[in-house]
Amino acid sequence: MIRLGLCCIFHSQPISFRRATAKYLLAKARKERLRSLAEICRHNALALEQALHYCQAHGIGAFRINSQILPLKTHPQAGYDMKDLPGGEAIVAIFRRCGAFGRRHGIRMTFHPDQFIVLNSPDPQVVERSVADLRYHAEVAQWVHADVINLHAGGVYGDKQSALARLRANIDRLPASVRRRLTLENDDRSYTPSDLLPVCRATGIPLVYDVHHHRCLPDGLSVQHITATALATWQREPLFHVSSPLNGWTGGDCRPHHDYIDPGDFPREWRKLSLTVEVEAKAKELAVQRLAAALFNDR
DNA sequence: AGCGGTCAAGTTGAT
DNA sequence: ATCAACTTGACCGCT
Repeated sequence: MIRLGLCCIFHSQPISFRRATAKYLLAKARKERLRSLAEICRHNALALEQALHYCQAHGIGAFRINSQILPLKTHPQAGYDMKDLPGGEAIVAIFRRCGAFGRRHGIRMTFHPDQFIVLNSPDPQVVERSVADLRYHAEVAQWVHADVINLHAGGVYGDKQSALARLRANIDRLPASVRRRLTLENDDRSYTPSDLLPVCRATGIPLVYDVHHHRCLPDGLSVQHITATALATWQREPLFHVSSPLNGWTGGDCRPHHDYIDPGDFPREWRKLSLTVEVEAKAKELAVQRLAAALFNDR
């Protein structure tokens, strides 16, 4: 019933994704730069395939793909199209193979773009760059059949209602490839589930309910209530997040994530539901496996 | 081989 | 004013 998801990277398994910096790449001539990027992109496509095989073999039902899977894809100077990369078509073919594998084995794929992607910024250029990056996410999502591109609401800028209105307006302007995958997640600093649910209802965008963020930044409503309300925003299998606090719940900053999930932090209300829960824990695949054991074997 | 400095981007809040 | 934190270390270049 519950599908646990692994986020982006591995703790112990020797599967890793490569990255690149603009500074390093821009010191090279264009041809050499594209050759270098192609090598990294190809490596990452193959690493994704390995990751999916690992998930399939270990009963992990979802995998979050790092936004840097195609590094610097929309960078103003170093950005590129796949057709510019030597062997670009073959790289795309690997991603499509990942998509077929995920579909065949029921492994859900998601994205959670970086903090720089802000749809409600008062600066139109920030929004424009964000949309460009979301288009890139949607392009990869289409290859791999990822159905979620999950974002936080963004900044408050001193006026939450105006910020939410801008968010809503900009969601309405998104291209369909982004919009049909877009989800909103409550954060641990500014936007609670109660803040976001009206936007979700108005736009038809599902809410990714992060119960850890909700506990760090409460809105007076219960886990049970928000669970039910968030479920209603989904026309497909819902996606929620869970973590445990590194410093515990009493005293100190509750936001940093622990290596593992305390099974007591996993909401009782979720246990009988059909949903995906992404496990945000530093021990990565080890944390997913330990939580799975606690939830499914331990009775 | 190991380690230190650095890395595109936005926003917030602690210092 | 500066800076770490965020979903997350990985990379190059020096010794």
